[in-house]
Amino acid sequence: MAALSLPFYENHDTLTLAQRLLGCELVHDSPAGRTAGIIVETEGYLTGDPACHAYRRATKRNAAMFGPAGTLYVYQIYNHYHCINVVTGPEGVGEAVLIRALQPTDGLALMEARRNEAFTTGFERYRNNTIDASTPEGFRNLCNGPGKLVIAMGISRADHNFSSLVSGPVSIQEPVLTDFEMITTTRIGIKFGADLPYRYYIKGNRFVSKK
DNA sequence: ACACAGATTGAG
DNA sequence: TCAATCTGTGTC
Repeated sequence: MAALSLPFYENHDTLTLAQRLLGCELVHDSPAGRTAGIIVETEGYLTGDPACHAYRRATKRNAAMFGPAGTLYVYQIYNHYHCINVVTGPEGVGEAVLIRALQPTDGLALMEARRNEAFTTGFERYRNNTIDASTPEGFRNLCNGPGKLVIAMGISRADHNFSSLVSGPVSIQEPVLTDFEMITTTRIGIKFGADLPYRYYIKGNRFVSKK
């Protein structure tokens, strides 16, 4: 197993990368252990695209998007959850691919512990929730959404925004899944650019986020 | 964004 | 009839 190289990120445009990342494995080697999952759902965000964080100008929040291809952009959403993006395009151009869902492959117990920890430290009304990764439902709910996967993978804005996917603790490995059909459709949870078909996912995969 | 409740679908 | 799926609502 080998990590995707820098040229892979540099030599493809954003929408091509959004498609090519499907089937690749996202890996985080953290002090607590290793977690990994196959990328099954992505969305592309382009310059000139009103849904893109970098649509207007560079700010403190979106600064990582303007970095070199192959770096990680972590942003907070709804003052609570976080989402991760793979930065694409040349340095100075603010484009990225949002990772929306993973099929967990490694470190299931650690993922489960992190999700359940998030429940106990999260909103009051969720404190009695638990996920049991040994059941089909628990397994499926581990990483089937952008906020969930960030928790399960132990990724944070403080530690991983600007992190290099080529040399940092979070990496993306070459495809482990290649025999699948891809669905192209519109993106989720956005107000502007809602008609643009920049969302991609693996057809029939149970770990894709629900609409 | 996530999670929940209630409605809807559909397999057997 | 029961489980899986879909829709709508609430929360920060």
